[in-house]
Amino acid sequence: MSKGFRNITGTFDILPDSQTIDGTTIPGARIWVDAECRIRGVMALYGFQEIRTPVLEPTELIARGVGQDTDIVSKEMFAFERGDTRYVMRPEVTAPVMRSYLQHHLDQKGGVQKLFYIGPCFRAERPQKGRYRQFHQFGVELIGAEGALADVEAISVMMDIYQKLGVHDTRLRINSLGDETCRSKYRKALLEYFEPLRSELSETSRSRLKTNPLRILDTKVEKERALLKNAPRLVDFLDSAGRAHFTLVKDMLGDVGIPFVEDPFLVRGLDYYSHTTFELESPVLGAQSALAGGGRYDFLAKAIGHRHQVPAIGFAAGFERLFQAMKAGGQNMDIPQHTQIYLVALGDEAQRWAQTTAARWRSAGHSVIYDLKGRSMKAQMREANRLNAGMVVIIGSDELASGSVVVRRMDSGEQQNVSLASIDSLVAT
RNA sequence: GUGGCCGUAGCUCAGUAGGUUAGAGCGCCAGGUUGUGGCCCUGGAGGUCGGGGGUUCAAUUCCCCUCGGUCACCCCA
Repeated sequence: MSKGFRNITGTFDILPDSQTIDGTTIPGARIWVDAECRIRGVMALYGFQEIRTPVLEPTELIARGVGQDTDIVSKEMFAFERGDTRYVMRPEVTAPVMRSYLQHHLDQKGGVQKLFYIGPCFRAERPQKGRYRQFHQFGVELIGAEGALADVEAISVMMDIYQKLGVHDTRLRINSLGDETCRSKYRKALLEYFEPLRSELSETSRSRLKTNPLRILDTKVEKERALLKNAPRLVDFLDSAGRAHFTLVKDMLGDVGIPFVEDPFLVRGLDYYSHTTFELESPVLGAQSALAGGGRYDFLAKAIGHRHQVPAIGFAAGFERLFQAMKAGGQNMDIPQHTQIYLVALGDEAQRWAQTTAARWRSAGHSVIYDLKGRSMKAQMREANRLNAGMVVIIGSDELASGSVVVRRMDSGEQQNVSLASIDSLVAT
């Protein structure tokens, strides 16, 4: 609009209060903090520990971890070079967390590592509803356990978090991609199936026959979806161990009361997934309906150069979509600012009194605010109201002379005179 | 990367079949209440009508370009 600087396309400022721009609500900082607190609370119930890794990572880590042929790596990375080092703004956090886990030998700490993260990610996509170039994720990486218990543990925290955040209208889809051997068998079968139908496929699907045939499964083209009905199913290619794992996961989800639908066409866009994959979607989100997605990634460690295979499962979830879902669910997206005490000071001497009194009360743990501009009483009262002050203490020349101040309760409007000598004890209660 | 839609006050939006001082609601500030908020009343500030070029006696309005926003495709959180 004006000629001044603006935030970069696809990014947004989080202001103290929520803002609505062209119908899109960007929650204020208080909302973000509140959501983060609740997420941390649920994580703690499960014993997940927070990990914070750098936003900048070696390009090679992401390229090898996420997969060279994925959209993320091939066209969506914010990457640059300095000297002979190549950097990326991380497009996701799973590979970085695995990197950190391996680098710091967290496997030597005994047991499994139950990690969670909260932070920004970057992808150079064209922004649209629910999609930004800098977006914010939270997620879980549960590393070191290969059994179905771990899968269900990861899915459970995820479901619990959405419950606690008041997002109830969701659908959990799950699938199993098996391991590399079943997948390559399946890939072959899929190729054989689609080869004769080549002419029916879209251009992108045809090129995927070469690069990544599995990705044809999540096509949105109607005609292709019809073709998929008779296509071979991945489940039929799982080996007995893979099948048993998947069955166990489904049984256990039933045991803990998490409803889900099995979706044989659920494949995820990142190379590192194997076996269990899942996605939580919300019908209120529009085109970008995925609230969270995840799966098992037992082969990631080797893909990024580790000697051994490291079993792991996790999910990543988007804050922006979470907030959209919360808002669509009728949740209040405004948490008002509030303060305990507002000092209305009139005149220089009263201001000095307010300053020293505020210092004393603040160190006692009360939130105390007073006017910094020497404004009129009316203006100060109005501000006290805006800040939802519980109590206002008024002091001017009269009060200084008489040695007592006026204390007003803002909710009831009750007022009383309190001597300067005893004012501290009143506040202490 | 491709396509549709949209740019008028801080926000949500009217408006002019091209015409002289561009409006409303909310918000903000002030007064009504010379020291008392939230409700009400009154007033005020705030706009190069996104930017540039063109057509015209005259452009916020019509045309072109550009920038920005938004939605969708691809894909993902």
